[in-house]
Amino acid sequence: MSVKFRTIKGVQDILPPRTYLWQRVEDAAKRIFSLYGFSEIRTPIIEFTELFVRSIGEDTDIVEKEMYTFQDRAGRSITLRPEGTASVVRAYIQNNLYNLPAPQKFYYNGPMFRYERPQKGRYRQFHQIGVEAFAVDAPYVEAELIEMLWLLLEELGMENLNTEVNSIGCSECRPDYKKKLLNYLEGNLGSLCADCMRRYRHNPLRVFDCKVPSCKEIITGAPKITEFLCENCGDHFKRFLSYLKKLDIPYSINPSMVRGLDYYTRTVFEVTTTSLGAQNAVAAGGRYDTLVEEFGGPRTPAAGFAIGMERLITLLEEKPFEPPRPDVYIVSLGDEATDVAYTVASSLRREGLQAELSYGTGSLKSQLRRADRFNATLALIIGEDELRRGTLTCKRLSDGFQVEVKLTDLITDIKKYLNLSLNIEY
RNA sequence: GUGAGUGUAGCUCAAUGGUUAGAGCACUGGACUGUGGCUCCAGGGGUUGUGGGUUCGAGUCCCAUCACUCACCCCA
Repeated sequence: MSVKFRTIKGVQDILPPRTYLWQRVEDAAKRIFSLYGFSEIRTPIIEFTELFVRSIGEDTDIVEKEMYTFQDRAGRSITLRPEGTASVVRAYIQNNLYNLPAPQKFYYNGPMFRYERPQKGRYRQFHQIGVEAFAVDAPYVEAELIEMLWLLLEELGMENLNTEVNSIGCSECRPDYKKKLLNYLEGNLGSLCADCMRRYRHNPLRVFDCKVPSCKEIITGAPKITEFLCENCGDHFKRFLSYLKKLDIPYSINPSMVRGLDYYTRTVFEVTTTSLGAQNAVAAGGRYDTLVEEFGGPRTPAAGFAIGMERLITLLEEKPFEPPRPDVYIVSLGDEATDVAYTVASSLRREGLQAELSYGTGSLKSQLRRADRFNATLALIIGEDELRRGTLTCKRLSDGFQVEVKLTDLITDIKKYLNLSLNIEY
């Protein structure tokens, strides 16, 4: 068979049973975010290119080389969103959502697009579940966000995760620190690797991430941003950490963590794992106190985070997972019996039971084999004998127990045997 | 954008340059006429990613291309 069409590089079909994992994550997120007062917001997948350039930052890799940008028929520059925050902030201002009682809290879920070379945990179309909280200045918000994130990850049974936190200061203290760092690096320019030379000019904070041993050595002596925060930022960070402690959330301070987007201020955080290879961030976020105002809205502090769905799903797939299975599989022999099977399936489904049927194709043996393959709890058999007696043979597949039940008592009997089989499993 | 590795049945993989490209799993059927899982047997399923080249002969060697994987860069 020759396949005529394939997916584009770096995008993928998400198929069952994997989709059940996606649903599990989405359902849990929806439920937990609601507990914290977050409402769903849905924004378009395409926006004017300028929105992302202005929010993410002109000098970032995302804007420089990773955006899916095209001209529409009227010649406007349009971009497939590479992340979620910019659109939410745009919607917040455009729809005057700041007039709602503060704080305003939103969550979103959907595909993002970045033109990158794919690898483990990194795709050109990927999905994020994210949240944004507006109009609260207090560091309690960041702590609460992380608490909510942890609750979700815990509920999903995630283990071996680390939360790393840092403060990258504000427009007041960060430039001062940057100068100090540049001064320090300047004295070691000769020993830096080629990448770090570029970082030195481009994004000096990134030198902290370098894996080259000689660079690492230089970095250990470099000034740390947490030591140069202004009074307000330092105080904010301290309070943030104390809230985390109060909420009993394990964390470690990573003074070298910087985020890739320009809009972050003060608190930044990442939840990482060791089992994802190089792409180890499962979720990440931070505070962005100036973005709303920069976009023409009122002065509004804000904070948020986003979860990388594919990465989370990859972690969940390390554990055994059982997709939903039919309560009953209906086996029928002959056209007349299959007619009955069809109406039986219908009435069972109306009772909220998952019923699968064979439509009478194949021998009894092969139909039962299929019932087994479907992992059904019960097999219901309708043949000539049952047809004549107005009954069904009900067979419990876990232990082979079998009983004939009257069609008129079907619903109550089936429910009984479904419960019974559950009891046996426990 | 850079580097490395891999492309053979639906899946996981065999096949010294030499007959008609095989096996396990999965699927379908049978052994067992109305009873699943275990076992055994049989069957269907392939343009060996694609296009060139070398050769008497290419799944195998060479080149190109595409895809996938991993890493760098960067990020969720």
